Amino acid sequence: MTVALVWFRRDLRLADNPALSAALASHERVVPVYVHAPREEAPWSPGAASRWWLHRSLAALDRDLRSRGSALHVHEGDSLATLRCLAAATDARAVYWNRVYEPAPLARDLRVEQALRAVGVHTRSFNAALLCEPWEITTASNAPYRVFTPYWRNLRARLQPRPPLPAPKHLPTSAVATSTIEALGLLPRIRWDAGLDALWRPGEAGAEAALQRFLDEAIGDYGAARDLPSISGTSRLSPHLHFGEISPMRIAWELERARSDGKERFLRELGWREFSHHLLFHFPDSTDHNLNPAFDRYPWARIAPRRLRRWQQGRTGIPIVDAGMRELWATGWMHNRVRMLVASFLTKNLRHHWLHGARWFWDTLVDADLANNTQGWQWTAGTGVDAAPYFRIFNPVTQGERFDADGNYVRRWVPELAAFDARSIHRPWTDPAALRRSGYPTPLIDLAASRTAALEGYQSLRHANGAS
DNA sequence: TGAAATGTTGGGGCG
DNA sequence: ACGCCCCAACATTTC
Repeated sequence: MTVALVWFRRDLRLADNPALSAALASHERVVPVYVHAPREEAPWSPGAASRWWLHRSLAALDRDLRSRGSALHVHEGDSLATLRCLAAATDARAVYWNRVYEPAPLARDLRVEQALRAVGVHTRSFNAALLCEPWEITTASNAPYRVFTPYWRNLRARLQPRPPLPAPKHLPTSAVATSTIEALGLLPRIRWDAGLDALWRPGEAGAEAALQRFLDEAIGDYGAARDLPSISGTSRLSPHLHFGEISPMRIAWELERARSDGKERFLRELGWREFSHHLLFHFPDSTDHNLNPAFDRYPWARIAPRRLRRWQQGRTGIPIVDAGMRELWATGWMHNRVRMLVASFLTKNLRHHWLHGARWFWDTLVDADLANNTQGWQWTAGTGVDAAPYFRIFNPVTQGERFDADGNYVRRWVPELAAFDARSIHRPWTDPAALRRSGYPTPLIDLAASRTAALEGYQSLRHANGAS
């Protein structure tokens, strides 16, 4: 009787799971395993919001496995040692997993693979997270892409959505000792997660429900509605995608079947996700270093802890920035347009290095994803490849008036400003008496002056040796 | 997936 | 009717 371990990581689903399907196809019994080893992802070990999601998602996976006669075997500690130990205990001859395309896990998996093979345990890994392997798409000169549009043209042309693999109906397993999900200590000790509980449903079933809601209700008007933070015009699939509760191929497959104006636009957003992974794979240092080295000499402002704190807490005095930061704190998520605004404000108006923002997002986002987070911050800061030019500085007042015209988004997350009308809610300081009554702070910084200062910093780079 | 400064145009009020 | 000016609307340039 042959046994295989299926090592779950960022693929917490049963449907369209190639490692699981392959293991079942070749072995009589499979042992589903999750090893909690946050240090192996350092310095980008999962943040607090991610850990909350992970806890719930593991619990959901365990339930789904139990309903099929199996269970998730949960362990904490060194991945290799745990797998080797489990393989010996279950007499498993093979370990199957789906790849994680981040620098630390990639290196770790290579070590695990070599060590397991050295003791006679077969290993096989699969792509379950991306539409295309990060190394598969290259420019004509065989180099990685640095510009999104040609990358996307290439990927879009070769993309052939395929039907998802079915979830196994029954999972013959071998029972071995296991820890509990609770023992991993993923939930916060201070229970700040009530708002997350109310909004999210981690796990494969929750991902399925989110996809169906999006296809039924939102995708038709996606092109325009995706920019309006006060409505549910986006898919909110990002955390489900990050933890692999649903595969991008499954989404592409459904989109191909949908008859809708918004589907190509949404597919393009999946393309940005792919591009982020492509960049992270080819530029693994980009998690901590500017992709454009010219910005290594940018005159960032001296770190101002109190200003950073006010940005984090949503007390900058700029309504749409604060609304976004409070939405993040309360829900573990922020609307994409608002992410760009708060990032522009931090890196350009406050002139703080994008890493300060990336680290805060890393800790507070339930969809914190190393590839997307890195690319998103470098894009907004202007330090990336194919990034927003540094001089493209958002004016949060103009942006608020354009994309939150009625002010409902601000009213929802900054209730102090609820009494302001649509004409002034994005610039409450123009009515000093009402502002004082509201208790809302005056702006942390002058938008026009700080914009000018940021541009002057940029000028100093250009004169030195041309950042473009 | 900008914003602000500057330039251009054309309608309309007015002497 | 005409020239002049104002200014909104739009276009271009610059960062």
